[in-house]
Amino acid sequence: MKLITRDTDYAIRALCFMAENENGVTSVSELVQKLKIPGPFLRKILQALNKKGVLASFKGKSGGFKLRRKPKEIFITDLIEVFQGPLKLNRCIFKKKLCPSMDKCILKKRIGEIEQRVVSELGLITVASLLRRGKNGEIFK
Amino acid sequence: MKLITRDTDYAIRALCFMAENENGVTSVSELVQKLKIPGPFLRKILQALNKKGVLASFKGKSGGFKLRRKPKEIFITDLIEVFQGPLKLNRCIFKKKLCPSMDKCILKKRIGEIEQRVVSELGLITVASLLRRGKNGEIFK
DNA sequence: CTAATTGATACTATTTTAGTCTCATTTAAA
DNA sequence: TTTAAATGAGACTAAAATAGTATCAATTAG
Ligand code: FES
Ligand code: FES
Repeated sequence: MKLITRDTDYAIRALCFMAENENGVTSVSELVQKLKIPGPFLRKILQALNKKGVLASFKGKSGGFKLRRKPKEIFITDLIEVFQGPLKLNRCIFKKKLCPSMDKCILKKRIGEIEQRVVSELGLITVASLLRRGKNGEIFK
Repeated sequence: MKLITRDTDYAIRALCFMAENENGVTSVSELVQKLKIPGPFLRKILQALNKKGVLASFKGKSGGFKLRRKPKEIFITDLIEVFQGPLKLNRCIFKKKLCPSMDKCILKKRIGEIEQRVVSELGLITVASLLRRGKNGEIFK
């Protein structure tokens, strides 16, 4: 049961790095050096984030990517949705047979509730909240 | 993000059926007819449940399987564990780099908390709780 | 005896995840 | 103005997880 797949994982790492690299443009090759993530794969990931409006891209020599929003406005649920589709744990177990009826199904209801909790908990986590903190606990950037 | 894979799903259906078929032994071929699940696959699933002590098996003509415990003592978390391994959403995102330290990591801590909730919510669901209920809401069997 | 059953286990197919490769386009800087 | 370092786009491949099949042996009711 994976809550976070590898592409989401790499995206989080890259975004955290870029968040600390404020206002600078970061190239894939720099990220590859620092984070040791396979280059072509990371590139594909950043391109996807660009398309989805999380990153801005700059072509040509000394180009790269930078955050388009503030770290505290980038939620990891956004990233999960980009790479893993809509945040759903839910799905119908019994097709027709056995299950009394869609809206009465206890299992479906319970899994729906669990899903709601997971989503709302995850919804609190931003890139900013994953950065290093000061000694008084304040979040940088 | 699948909380329940197909084998767990089929196991739940089969166990619900068998729970209603109380004290009788149910063969794979009967289940296949009623539930329209691929036979060999279902057989493999029931054999696994037998090994794990959820079902008892009876060989030979008119053999089959029956529940070894009461429906209200069979938790769907048990089934998830049989087919999908230990109930863990958690996993380390940052290896060495970036993440301040194992025990301080906010992401890891939060995902751990979410996991705990999921597990405890799921832990309330039993086979009995998925069966049809009487008009006063009492759980049969 | 024999047909219907499970036990054990190897095998295959499909889908999802994780990646690579290549060619075109852009652009800063020598 | 040439060139090297970037991204854009998309096809391609590899590996792992999921979903199943197939086969042969052992058991047992009738
Ligand atoms: S499991 Fe799908 S409606 Fe109950
Ligand atoms: S992500 Fe693994 S310890 Fe922080």
